[in-house]
Amino acid sequence: MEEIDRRIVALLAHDGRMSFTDLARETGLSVSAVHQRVRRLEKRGVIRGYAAIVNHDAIGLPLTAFVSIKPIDPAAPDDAPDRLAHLTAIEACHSVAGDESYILKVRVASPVALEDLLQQIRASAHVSTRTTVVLSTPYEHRAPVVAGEPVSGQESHD
Amino acid sequence: MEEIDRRIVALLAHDGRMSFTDLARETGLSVSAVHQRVRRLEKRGVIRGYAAIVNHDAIGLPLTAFVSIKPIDPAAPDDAPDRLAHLTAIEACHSVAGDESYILKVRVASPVALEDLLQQIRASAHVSTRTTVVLSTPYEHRAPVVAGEPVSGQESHD
DNA sequence: CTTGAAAACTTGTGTTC
DNA sequence: GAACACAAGTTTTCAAG
Repeated sequence: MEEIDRRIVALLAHDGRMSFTDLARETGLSVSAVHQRVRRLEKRGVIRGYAAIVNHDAIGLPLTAFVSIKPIDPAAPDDAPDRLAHLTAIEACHSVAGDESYILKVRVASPVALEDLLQQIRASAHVSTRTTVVLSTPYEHRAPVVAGEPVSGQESHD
Repeated sequence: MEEIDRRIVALLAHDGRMSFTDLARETGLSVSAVHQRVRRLEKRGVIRGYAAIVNHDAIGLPLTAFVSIKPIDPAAPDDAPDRLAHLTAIEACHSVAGDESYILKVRVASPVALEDLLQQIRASAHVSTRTTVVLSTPYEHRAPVVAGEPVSGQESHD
């Protein structure tokens, strides 16, 4: 992927509704050229989609938590992600290295709803859980630096 | 916030570039009415913004990790989020309950870049770190259920 | 990648309930 | 106060060079 594509991705990561006209101005390309590139980035899966960034407090899901899970029976086939997919309170599921096997990010309405969710997780995936409650979120959803922008903390020093 | 607003938020969380025309069709309102509602949701901060969902493998940041941090000196003033904000590899920073004080989500290019980032985190915020590397991500960025849609795992059973 | 033109979308105004 | 209809100005989209 080259410079202009990276620029386009960076711009859309920052403002997912930016118009092709503005993208064209920012990149110095014609509108049609940007349009073509964006469609190609979408088709190649570099851009997976677009989403509104929602204030969870405002939509009745003010409680966020990270739930680490570990299989009760380590010998059983591990299909936890599939077994948990129907629980819409789970925003993300990451397979991780370390003591536990997955980290889930969940959003719920209240402590009671969290308790309820944890029971459903344990029952659905036959796992034990360890929960870390989020108290506040200083920042989140920061757009990635796609190289070409000023970089911090990830240069290689060959 | 009432039914139609919740519907609009859910639709935009699922497809952040959906047109007002389509939102109007989905909600049964006129185009102008939806337009007005979306602008109000943005102004009230219910919708914080819009972002492209990016494939991090494709943009040269294939390594994701969760970094839990703990102050070296628990008595010192806690301004870790501010001190870390310049590190663009940090996508999110959550203050959490538990043994550690923050959980960071980071995206880097390689194990070496992660090592480098961890040193910068420790130096910038005067903290110790505990890192959990993400091996794979079965799902992420799932849109929230804004109530009114079929719900799973977060009902209240009064 | 560019031009160019048709179709669709955004966004304001004025009106109605 | 909220929704609708209409219309001007933009933007999206696609074909052809």
